[in-house]
Formats: sequence, C-alpha cells, structure tokens
Amino acid sequence: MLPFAGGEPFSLDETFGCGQIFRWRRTLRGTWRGPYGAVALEVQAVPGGVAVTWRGAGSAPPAGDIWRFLGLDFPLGRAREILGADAPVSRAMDATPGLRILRQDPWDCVSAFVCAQWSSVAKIERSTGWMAREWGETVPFPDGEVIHLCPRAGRLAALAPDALRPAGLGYRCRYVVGTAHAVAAGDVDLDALRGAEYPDALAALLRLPGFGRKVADCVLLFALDQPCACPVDVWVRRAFHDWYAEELASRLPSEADALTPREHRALVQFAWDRWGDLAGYAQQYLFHARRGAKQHLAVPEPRS
DNA sequence: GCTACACCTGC
DNA sequence: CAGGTGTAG
Repeated sequence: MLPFAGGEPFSLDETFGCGQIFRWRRTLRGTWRGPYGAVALEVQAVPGGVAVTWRGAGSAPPAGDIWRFLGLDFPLGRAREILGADAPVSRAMDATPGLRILRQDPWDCVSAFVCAQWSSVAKIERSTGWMAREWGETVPFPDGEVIHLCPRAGRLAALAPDALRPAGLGYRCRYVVGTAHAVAAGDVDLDALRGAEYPDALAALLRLPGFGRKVADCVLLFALDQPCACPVDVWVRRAFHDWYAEELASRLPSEADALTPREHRALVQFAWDRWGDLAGYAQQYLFHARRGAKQHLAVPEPRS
C-alpha cells in the first residue's frame, strides 16, 4: 500500500480519466488497470493510500517509481493553497480536486502523443489501443482480462508506415515510425531527458517527426518531470481567453482565428509568469474545466 | 521571423 | 469541421 500525506487529495477516476493517459481503463470494481513500461499495473484506492499490484514478465517496478507514476510525490495540498488565490484555477480545482499529473513511462507517453496531432482523446485511444493489440506484449490478469503493453520502439521502428494504416493514423503513420526509429536508434535518449533543463529537453523532442510545441509539452509534463510545461491547444487557449481576457489584453494584439506560433508563445509565457512551476497543473485543471464547461454548459464567466 | 495551406479520419 | 505539424513562400 502506497500512502499519501494526510489530507492530500487523490482521485483515481479524475487522474486517469482526464485525458493525460490513453490506455488505462476502469474495472467494474472501481480499480484502474493499464500498461506501465514493461509491466501492467492495477491500482485501487484504499483508506489513506493506494494499493498497487503488478503483473508481467519483467521485474517488479520499484515502489518509488510507482509512487511517482501516480503523482503522489507532488504536494497537491500546498499547490492548492498557492493556486487558490487565482479564481479561475481555484474554481477548476474545486471541480476535480483529486486530479494529479502522472509521471508516465517516457516511451509509453511519446508513442501515444505522437498520434495526438489534430486528433481527439477518443481517436487517440483507438489508435494506440489498436497498435498495442497488434504489436504490444500481452499481460494476463487472473480474471482473464489481458493488458496489452505499449509496443516497444524497436518493434514500431521496423514497420513500414502503411502497416499502421488500419490504426486510423492517416498521415501520422510516418511520424509514429519515424519517432520510433529515432528512439530505437538512440538519436534521442528519453530517459536522459529526465532531469535535463526544460529548454534542452524541449529542443530534443522537437527534433522528432510529428513533434511540435504542443505535443512536446505534453510529454514534458506527463513523463519528463517538467512541471512548468504548459501544453497549449485550442481548449487551453479558449480557457485563457475566457477567464483571463483582461490580463491577456496587454500581451496579445487580439484573438485571431488561427493559433499562430506567436500567440502560442505568448500564452505559454503568460502561464509561466502567472503560475511558474505550477503552470502544468494550472493548465490541466483549466483544460479539464473548459472541456467540461462545453459539455455541461456550466462556464464560469463565459465570453461574449 | 511570419503567414498560408495540405493533411487522414471520424463524429 | 476538429484537442496540430511540416513545408513553402
């Protein structure tokens, strides 16, 4: 059992269901199962902590790794106090107070988000699930369910891009194979990027095909220990413009139709100036709230 | 540096 | 018509 600090909020449903990870599923018992590198995990909320079991052919993942995977090392209570001064973030955190940012296996995360451009959560889940069933190792659970691990980079690198076409990846097929090749060949050492300075890790990821600023920031935030990374997509952009219109007015000429690189950088800088190293968490809550607002029509202070 | 445009698929 | 990136001007 992995404990967390007294009173620290944590929700499996909010954490695994917010769109930061694509291959994990909730079981009928309310636990969550999914791949984590070379093993499959099942996590269950218990009083005061989380119970974790693992299965697979590999060795047992260190408890500290799982602790960090679940984001339990992050002082969310303290972050809540700091971000509580920011009204929109505070409201967003009230909606999903137990949402934590995971620390995913780097390749699991890269291989998922390279599929993410101009896509949706549902579509990424289909594509990555298809690839895993086709090329991922299988790990059975006693009740008969089989977890398919994320295919290793070397496996995907050996494929012809068209082999991925049934996954519905379209023009992203060559990005998946190209990125897998770069990782398998050692052109990019994902593990070494943990602990690198943010600009260096960002530059390394931007060399991968299919990786622009948004996808790179997702990987930096969700796997590579960069809490300041702030992925800006159209939903985050809408959230910023909806809830920080006055603050942005002095930084941006106006809200254009297209999200230009210039506006993109300005929005990231805005997040850094306002939230510093908590920008990633602030982004995730605002992102989730803005998407939920669309679904539930419960927007705090909608624009126009 | 910046803006414009093509690109696969699915809901 | 969409939760972006690569490429050409």
